[in-house]
Amino acid sequence: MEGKHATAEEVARAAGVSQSAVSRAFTPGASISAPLRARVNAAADALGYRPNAIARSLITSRSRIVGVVAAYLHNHFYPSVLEALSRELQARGHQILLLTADMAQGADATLDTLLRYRVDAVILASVTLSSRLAQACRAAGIPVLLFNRTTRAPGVASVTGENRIGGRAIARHFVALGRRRAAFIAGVEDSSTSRERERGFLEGLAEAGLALHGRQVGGYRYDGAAEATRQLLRQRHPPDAIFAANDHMAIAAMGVVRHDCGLDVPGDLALAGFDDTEPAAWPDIALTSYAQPAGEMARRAAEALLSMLDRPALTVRRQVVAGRLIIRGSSQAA
Amino acid sequence: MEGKHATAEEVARAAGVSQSAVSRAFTPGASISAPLRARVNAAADALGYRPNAIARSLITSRSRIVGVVAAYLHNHFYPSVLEALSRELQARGHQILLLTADMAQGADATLDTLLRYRVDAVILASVTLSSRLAQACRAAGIPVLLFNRTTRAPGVASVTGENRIGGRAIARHFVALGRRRAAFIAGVEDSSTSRERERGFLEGLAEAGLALHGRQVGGYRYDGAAEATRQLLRQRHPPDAIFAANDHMAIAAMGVVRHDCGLDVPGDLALAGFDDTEPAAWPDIALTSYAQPAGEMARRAAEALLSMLDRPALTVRRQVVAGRLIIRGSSQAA
DNA sequence: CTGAAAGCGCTTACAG
DNA sequence: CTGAAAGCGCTTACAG
Repeated sequence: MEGKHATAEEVARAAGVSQSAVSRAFTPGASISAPLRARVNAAADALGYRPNAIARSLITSRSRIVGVVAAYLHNHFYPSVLEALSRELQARGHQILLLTADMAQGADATLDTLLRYRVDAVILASVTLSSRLAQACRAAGIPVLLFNRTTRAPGVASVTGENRIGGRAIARHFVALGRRRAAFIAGVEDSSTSRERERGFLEGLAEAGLALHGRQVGGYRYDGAAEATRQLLRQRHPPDAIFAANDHMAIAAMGVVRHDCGLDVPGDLALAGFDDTEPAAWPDIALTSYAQPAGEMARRAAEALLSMLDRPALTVRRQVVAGRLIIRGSSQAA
Repeated sequence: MEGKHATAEEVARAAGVSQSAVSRAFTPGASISAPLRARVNAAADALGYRPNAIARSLITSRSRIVGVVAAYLHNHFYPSVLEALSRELQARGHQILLLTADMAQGADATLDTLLRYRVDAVILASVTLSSRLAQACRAAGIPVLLFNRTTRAPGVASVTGENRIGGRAIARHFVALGRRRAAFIAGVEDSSTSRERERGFLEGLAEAGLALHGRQVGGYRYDGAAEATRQLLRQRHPPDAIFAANDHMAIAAMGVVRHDCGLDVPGDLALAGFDDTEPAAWPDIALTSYAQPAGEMARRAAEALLSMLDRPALTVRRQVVAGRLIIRGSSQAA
């Protein structure tokens, strides 16, 4: 192991040039002649030189690091998002500092890390804490983007799926199937995402003169959704259709409906989720879902955020990425 | 938005102390009197000061950043790992720089980023590239730990599950169920993890005088495993049990066995995976699996890696974390 | 305990 | 195009 890293100073000595020349050879667009660059490169290769990004960050006050705050990666939508974000940001020369914010590691600690490491921008993909963190980042002058959620607060960009439209599409689908007693399992009460999906769902039911037949809160968790489902099925007239605010909860509901209660899906009860995560497509799950294209959402997020870096005056945008209803066996027998 | 961050110099002026004093107030264990510290803290709070971790890294040559290289987060084992690693590293004052290495973003680019950002240590949790990257990091003097894989190369620590023992346990389980034609779906051929699981599986079968009845390579991918399963079922005498090198592939196999071929699981064919990921426990999947405790593995990894930082001379260890066989409906009817 | 000063490894005006 | 020099925001011997 060679231990210490070579510095620009050492490369300069080896190449017989100034340290500035070394820096220029590694700075895209810097004015340096081809011969000089060649000499620098040769020496750099020989010494295994890599510019120190930390030192570069200090002088440019650009870390080229984006803080990504996630939580609850058990929901399979987020791993896909993370992978896509990583790809899109790397392609644009940025890296991801991954923070997982949970109850223990609260908003304050997360904010502290974000600020100390001088991240260039922040992507918030965590249900909880997001609003507070978004405010705090804005106050510190860091561009923020909410992923899969939004906020009324000004100056905060967001990328979301078609929550309201998707909720409506699922209601219409249930209605078309002849279901009359549709229930909803909400995510977290103060989540804009869950509220919008519910709103659309209610609108879709209302078009057919129907009202919600039951409603429980699953908190976006597997166990929470399972319990919510038990509550719904305990009613005198149990629902004949359930829309859960995301696939993760819908899959929990499916387990309870089929295995705890021995009901037939979709015969006795139709089921739908949101996100179209991979498990939804597994034959044994076959969950009807409104798709959110994680890749496209990530691309838009990376693009929007980095353009905010270049043009701070840019108007902050709330982007909605189109999805579509994917009908599978959980709502309609093949 | 306040725009620029306060510096130690500004805090010092506001508090009427030297800049060194400000630094000491924020350095655990530095010699500073209580009154001085109080004055500094007051001024720091008023200015919203947070020490610049970038500048600190430059002078201490410790970034307190651990590079985590992952790939294919679609396998649900890795999101759990990532969450656990993040928790364990944050608890020890370190952050995660997340790199996703795929074909496009190859080993060279990944190594380059790791080195430029001067990460303190690297955790490799990617099937491909790991060996090359591990070598390169060692050559650069960066502590490396392989997660869920190992290598013959010296100086590389690793944390794995009980691959060989687990493979053997699954073979014995199949044998106890009276299965005589057990097949294996490998991950990637040159993956130590897949090889060890296979080795244990063969040993377990051999104990009962059985040989492998079929073998295909799934490449750890869903589609690859589905295709591997089709091949296995196309044989004259199809297998009556399949062990896939991980849950992700076992679930793909389950879809093919039940839905493409209309066979009964476990009646016609018993199925087992490895990892005990969350979907394995979903009632509609109910996959028998050998558990790998992601949380415990992450704790050990964080601990081992950070102790290597403090004591570079420390002997590098290969740790194996105990798991256990979880029997579910895919192999044994309830 | 406290402060003045050197220095970490770069980028980037400023001259030439 | 090229080099000498200042400076990014810290930590840490070195004196006192």
